[in-house]
Amino acid sequence: MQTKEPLAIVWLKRDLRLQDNEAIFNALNTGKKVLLLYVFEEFLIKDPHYDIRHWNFIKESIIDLNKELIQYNSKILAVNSEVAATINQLMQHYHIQDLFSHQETGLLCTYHRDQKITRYCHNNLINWTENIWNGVLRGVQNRRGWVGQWTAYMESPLIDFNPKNQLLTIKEIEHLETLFTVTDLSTPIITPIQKGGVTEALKYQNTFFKERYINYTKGISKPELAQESCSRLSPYLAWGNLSTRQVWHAAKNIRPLSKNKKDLDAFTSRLKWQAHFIQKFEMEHTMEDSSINKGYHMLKKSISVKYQKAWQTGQTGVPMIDACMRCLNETGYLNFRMRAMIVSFFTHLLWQPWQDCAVYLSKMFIDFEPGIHFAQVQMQAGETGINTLRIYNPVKNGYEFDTNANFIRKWVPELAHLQTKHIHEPYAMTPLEQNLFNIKLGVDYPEPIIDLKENRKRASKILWEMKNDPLVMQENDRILAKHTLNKSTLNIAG
DNA sequence: CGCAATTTCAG
DNA sequence: TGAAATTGC
Repeated sequence: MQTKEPLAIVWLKRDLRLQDNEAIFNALNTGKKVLLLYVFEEFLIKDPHYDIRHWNFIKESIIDLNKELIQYNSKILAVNSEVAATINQLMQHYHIQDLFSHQETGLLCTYHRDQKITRYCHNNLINWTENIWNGVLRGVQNRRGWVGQWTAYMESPLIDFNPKNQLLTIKEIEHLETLFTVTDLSTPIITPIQKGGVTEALKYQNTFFKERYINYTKGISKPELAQESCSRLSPYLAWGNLSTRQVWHAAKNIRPLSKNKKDLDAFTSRLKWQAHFIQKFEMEHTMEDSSINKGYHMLKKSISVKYQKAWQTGQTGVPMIDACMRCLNETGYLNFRMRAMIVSFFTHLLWQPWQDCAVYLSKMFIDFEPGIHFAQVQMQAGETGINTLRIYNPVKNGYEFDTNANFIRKWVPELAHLQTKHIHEPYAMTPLEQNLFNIKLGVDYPEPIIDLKENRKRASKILWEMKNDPLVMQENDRILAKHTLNKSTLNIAG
């Protein structure tokens, strides 16, 4: 019987790139043949946090990687299966002792999956090496020295992709494909959602650092301008088409000659905040479905299917909210401030549990990043205890950040023909004005489903009172001790 | 990266 | 008197 050839497997999860990929680097370092593997896992595809838009993004990323891999006569093995079963199949043809992937700070379901893989690897004498993901540290108890370590990681050199002749050839992989249900990688050609893939990611990165970043701080809060002046790199960072380190280096490289250092620094400071939040999630994974501050577990809100549906579909009768929701549903993107506003509307003004909006938004955000998502939703919901309560006024935000109502005009076309002030507050129109301007509220566009003023008062009263609750206050101390960055190292603008 | 009511202050 | 700063929710 002939001996099987050794094979090192790179399990690509949310690190869908070849450059600066430590897992690939480590696999190549074994000197063995290397297989790049992506497993479309049924449990994850069915998970309520994910949407077809995410799976399309991943497929686009893989197709793009395959184009890059042609020059090495290789491709990615992409299968519909589960990880242990896949490795079992591969062991029929290869001697497998090495598995490489990044350390995933993910959902509870992927955490449990990884625990199973740990046992599987142990039982099958496989070494599973997980590399650090974008500077997020596993197993730390507090944040002493964290910023320094993170910065050092970002400033360390990028890892080159240099596979020589180690990657399995296309022919070898096509042979393996007969063992599996190979994933159909075809995706819709035209969608308003950002396309996945390193090639796309680099286009966004290049245009951002070439000129778009100049308006970064000016546009960041405005829903229309932000689409252009923000980097739009978030989906590529979330799915690992780019590493944070690559983006950090790109920013650093243009900084000396940049005339807009403030805008550039505002951007890189957000790269740091991104890591900060993911680190928090890594250290407090129960945040996915319960408030980090246990004092808020007693807060019970009654669920209104009607309110939630209206919010999801952009039919609340509050134009700025409806514009945001419809834009998000269609494009998968919304700027940060508007995300905060729709969460505040859902949790404060509709008085619905943050968990419900977290699930819906994770599906809609093409850049859904578990580590950021749950902490942000909880913070905006005002259930951390340590942050000031921020209840957004969607009308005020409309006047302030969509002054000419062009964003609303685009996404709520039934209002587009009205004067700007009527677009912001259609419910303030008299019956006479409605007649005159040819619109009937409740027919052409809904009346507001809630009383903005009254509901704001209710949320404010209850949540401010809860800040004095002994358990909330006790939890504040615990959270601050565990998650706050050391003051001397907080200079995040750096 | 809140909001709105209240107080202060310049002219 | 209205803008700017302060404060309490």
